[in-house]
Formats: sequence, structure tokens, C-alpha cells
Amino acid sequence: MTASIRDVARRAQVSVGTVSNVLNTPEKVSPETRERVQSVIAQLGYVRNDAARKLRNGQSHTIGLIVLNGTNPFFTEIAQGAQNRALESGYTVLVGTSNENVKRENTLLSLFAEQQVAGILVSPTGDDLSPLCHLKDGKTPVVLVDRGAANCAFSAVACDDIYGGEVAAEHLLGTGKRKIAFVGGPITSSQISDRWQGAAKAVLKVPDATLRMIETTALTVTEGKRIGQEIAKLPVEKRPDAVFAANDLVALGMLQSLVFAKDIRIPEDIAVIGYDDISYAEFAIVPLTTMRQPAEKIGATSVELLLNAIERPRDKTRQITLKPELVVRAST
Amino acid sequence: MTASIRDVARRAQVSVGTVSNVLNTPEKVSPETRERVQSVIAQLGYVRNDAARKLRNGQSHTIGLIVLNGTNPFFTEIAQGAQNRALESGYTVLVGTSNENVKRENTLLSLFAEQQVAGILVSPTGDDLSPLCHLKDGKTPVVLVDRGAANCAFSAVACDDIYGGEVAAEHLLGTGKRKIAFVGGPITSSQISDRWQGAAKAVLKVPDATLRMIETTALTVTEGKRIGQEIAKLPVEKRPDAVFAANDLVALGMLQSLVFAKDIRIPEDIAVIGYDDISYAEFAIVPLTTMRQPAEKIGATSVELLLNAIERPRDKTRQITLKPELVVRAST
DNA sequence: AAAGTTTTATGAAACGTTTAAACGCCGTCT
DNA sequence: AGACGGCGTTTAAACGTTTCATAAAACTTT
Repeated sequence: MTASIRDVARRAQVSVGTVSNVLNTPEKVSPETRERVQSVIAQLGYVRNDAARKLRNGQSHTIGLIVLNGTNPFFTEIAQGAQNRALESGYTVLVGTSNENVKRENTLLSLFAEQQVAGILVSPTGDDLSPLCHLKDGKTPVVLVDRGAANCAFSAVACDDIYGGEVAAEHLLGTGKRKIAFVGGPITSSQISDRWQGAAKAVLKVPDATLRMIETTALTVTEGKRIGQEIAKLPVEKRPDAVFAANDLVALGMLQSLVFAKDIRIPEDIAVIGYDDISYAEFAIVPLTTMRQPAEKIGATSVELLLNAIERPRDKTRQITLKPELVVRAST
Repeated sequence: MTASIRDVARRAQVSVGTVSNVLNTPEKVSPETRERVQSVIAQLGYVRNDAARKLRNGQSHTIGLIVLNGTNPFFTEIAQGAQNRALESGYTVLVGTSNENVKRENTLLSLFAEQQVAGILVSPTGDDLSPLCHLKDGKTPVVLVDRGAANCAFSAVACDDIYGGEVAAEHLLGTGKRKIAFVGGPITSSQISDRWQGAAKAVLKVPDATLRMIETTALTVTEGKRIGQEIAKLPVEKRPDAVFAANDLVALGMLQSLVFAKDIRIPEDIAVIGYDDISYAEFAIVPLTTMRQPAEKIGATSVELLLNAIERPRDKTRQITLKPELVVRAST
């Protein structure tokens, strides 16, 4: 149906090998032949068959990326950063969303394996990294995104969530707040538990400060809204005077409920801080104070590490940790 | 390096054909053989080589999607809807972002062609659909997303932007506003010019109402902010009393500038309406009135049409038009 | 028991590309 | 004149599947 390298060869009166050379190593072909072949290629609208190519030389120029949530701007920015960096080196990125679902993550993983991806970028859902180790043994490089590697089995671009949690809590304490609620979950995810730990560390340093955990089932706007409503229903003395939301989505949802509760002013009665600094945090109903994570940079750096691992498989794995940064706005 | 179907065959003491049958048509293989083969597959951790598979039977189960802006939630929702629907039918979606750049769009197009995608979903950047026609002649089905097909060359899932523009403007006029500014651009994009036309239609029906165009270079938050500042700088009598932003991103940016201008109240002095109803519109500093587009449904429907075209190439192309819906919030 | 039918397994060809080795040609050097 | 090297080109094998024609074996029917 579509023109193949053989059709081009016939039409240009050369062998298939020569056409292939025009495509891959043009300097090996004499100028006249090269031009003749190129004009036939244009004429026929020939495009390389990537499947045959991949099959022949065993590796593709595609890398797989698995994010936790395809609609969270934090992750779409990571994806954007990754794609741009990958494109620079002639790689394509296949993006998949696990929705924090281990099964879906594994489906994607085997899909990627079937595609013979050159490497995989993954923000893992659970604590169990064994499917990934399995892949690694099979020689597919893997880089962990937004997650530290417990041991040094993987290269990783981590974000210092303990530090981030600490800074966030310190900021709330610094504005005079003492009854802090941490809203996030499920706590099984290491990002969340790290942020919690960081916050706990900061709170311990202030004698009369307290920290409590309000657990969500997912880090979504809807969950944030729900928790916000519950807090608004509480009698005034039982309410926290500050909320540390585990990400901006949750914070945005909470803001929404709290703002419309009639006896709550933000930040005077309840201050709210989020995490990630998604683009919409700035435009929220009350501009949201948050811990900025350099999402694009995370994506780009991950690709960088992965390309490294692809090209020099014997190199040691590398762990890069990026620090979040406090951005103060009206909500605190 | 990695196990192939031949390794499996040898280990299971059968021919390669049989292994292939176990994989593709298990009912043709006797239960004992099948189990033996399957256990060897598990043992060896064998995964199909998709490249070889594609090569052999000429078609892949991948479809390509090109969106205008990978960070606009409207498009990420379309992508989400498309992926989910595609997954149901065993297809994978390759998502690319053109950033409204014709060159990048063509790069992606040829990338997809090399991947032998089964079909392409595209929200085209310019008015020139000839590269797409070219593809179509090459028998790759193409479906236009968020864009009507001028003639019937393509199937398309369009959104009735003229109607949307009209409803939006009518709403503003209905709240007593008379000096309306349309903020959007570049006007070359058909979505934008349709919305503008719709608005013009509504304004014409009201004798003392005026409509003017303020052109942006891109539909981004940054551009919205800039225009907002310019409007705030204008002397009061020259200001519009209502703004129709061509999408929510622009609206959000404008809101940001206008809210912090000291002598402007929203919606009393200036009302703002957006377009798309991205999830963050609801949580904006002033909850944003907007025209809701059913993004997920657009994605899912597009895939539906595309699968149809893939399976029955001779069928007539179909045009589906979805209508947006007015969502009134505090900004008007 | 022979002929026919169904079930199950095999073997080889083909998909389109890349690549290493081989080849022929021409000019240069001994 | 013969050997040598470069250059440009061709040839053929390989990559891992699927498919289809064929063969062998196991039942059914006369």
C-alpha cells in the first residue's frame, strides 16, 4: 500500500542499501545519486517504517513516562518538560496515567515493554518497586520521578518533601498559627508521609503548637472540598487555625468550602497553604500560598538522567534532589 | 538479549507457530500444550515484540492525537477522554502538542506516520489542511477535533463556537452591559473567529450595544494579564463594561489584573466571561462565568469516529457538532 | 475396515529495514 | 604491468512476528 524503501530503490535505479544509506549516512553516497534518491523519496511521499527499523536494530527512540494523575497540572508540566527535553535529543515520549492504580501501572509498564521503549520514567504508585526491578534486570533503564530511591538501584529525581513540609509548617507557625491540620492521603504514598514528617518536625520545635492529620482518600479538588465542609461544620474552638494541604488541588477544594462558610475568614481564622504551585494557585479565589516545585525542571532532569543511563548503562545511578520553594500569597 | 518467541518454542518443545497461536488464538491449541507454553512464557518473562508484530501485519493499535496546547486543562481533558475510550477498544494514544506551531504539527504528523498509527486525531493549527489531505490520500484516517470540516473531506467533532459566542454575548447584554470587549486571538484560528462572529451577531440585535476586539498573540494566562492591565490603565469612560475572553486561561489572567486594580469591581464595573469551563474556572479569585465545553466527551467521540473510519474506511465521513452550555458564576 | 472429518501442530514465507561483507571500478604507486 | 587503496555500490542475512498451506493424528461415520 504505502511506498517502501524497495519502491524508492527501483524508481531511482539503485539498490535498497543505497537508499538506506541516503537516509542514514548521506555522506557515504555520491552527490548525484543522493539527489536522485531524495527526489524520488519526495515524489513518492515515502516515509520510513519505524516498526521495521526498530525490529532491525533492536531499540527505539521512544521513552515511556508514567504519571500519577493526568489532569493534575503538576504532572502535565512534568510531562511537558520531559517531552521538550526528549525532543531535543530526538526522542519521543509516550505518556501514560496510572491514576495511582497499581494494576494500571503494570498494564502501562508491559505496554511500554512491548513497545521496546529505550527507557522508562515513572512516578511509582506504591511502595513495591519489584516490577520495576524486574524491568531493570531486563536491562531497560528506569528513572524514578518525584520520588527518592530507597537504595541506589535506580536513578531518581526526588523532591525534598521533608524539607518542603518543614518549611510550610514553619511558615504557618511564623504567622502565629498554632493548631495546624495536615490534610492529605492516602498516607502510603511516600511524598505525603514525607511532607507530614517535615511538618511534624517543625511543630515539635514550638512548644504550644499542635499538628493533626486529616486523611483524604485521594489528592483531588473534590476531596479537598469535602474536608473543607467538615471543618466548617466543626465548632469554632475545635477548628484548626491553619491547614497544610498535601497538594494544591486539595488546597483549592478546601478554599472553596471555607470561603463560603460565613464565619471563616482566610487567613485570619484559618490560613491555608498548598503544595506544588500549579499555575492556578495564583489565581485562586484567595491566592494560594504554596510550596513551589519546579515541575518542568523535574521532567527535563529525569529525561537527562534516563538518556544518560541509556547511553552509558554501566554508569552508577544518580540521585538528584530538588528543593521546593515557599511562595507566599494571600491565603496565609 | 530478551527472550523471543523462538526461545519460548524451544523451551516448550513446540514450533513457533504454536506459540503464536497460544498468544493470538488460544482456542486452537490443545489445553495441555497451551498450559505448557504459557508456563514457559511466564518463566522466561517473555513479552511480545510489538515492532515485529506491527511490521508483519502492517497496522498498529496506536492512534495519534495532536492538541494545540498541552498545558491547557481543556486539552488535557480531551486527551483523557480519548485515552479512556481508546483503551476500551485496545488502542493506545500517542499524544503530541503542537503549541499552535504549524512546523511542530508537521513534525508530529510525520512522526505519527513513521509509527504507522492506525489513525490520527488532530486539532489543526492553521487553515491549511493540505498536509492532512495528503495523509488521507495515503489512507490514514484523520478526524478533526474541536474544529468543523469545511467540506466533507474529514470526519470531525466540532463545537458550535458561533452559538457559544452568541450565548455568551447575550448573557452579558442580558445583565445590562453595553460596551463589550472581545479578548482573544490570533484571529486566524477558526474557533476564535467563530466566537467573535457569534458575539457580533448578538450585539447587533441590541441597538446601543457595541463590541470591540482586543487581539492577543496567544490564548494564555500571561496574555490575559497583560490585556487586563491595559484595560485598567484606560480612563474610566473608555473602559468596556464587560469582557468576553476567548478562553478561560485568558479570562483567568484578566481577572487577576482587574481584581487588583483599585477602582474596578467585578462584575459591577466590568463583567468577565470565559470559554471552556476548565476545572479551575470555578475556583478563580472571582468564580468565573463561562461557556462549558464537554471536553471529555469531545475526546471520546473523536476516538469513536476514528475507530469507525479505521474499521470501515469506505463509510461516509461524519460531522458531529456539540453545543457549549452557559455556566453562570460570580464574574457576571 | 476404509473413507471421511475434525483437531492439533508444523514449517516456511513474508513484512521493511539496517549493516557488514563483498564487489567492481578507477587512479596511484611501485 | 601488477598490486594497492579508496570510493560508491550491491548483496544477502538478520531482526521477531503472523499466517497459511500442509501434515499428522485422532475421532466419526459408513
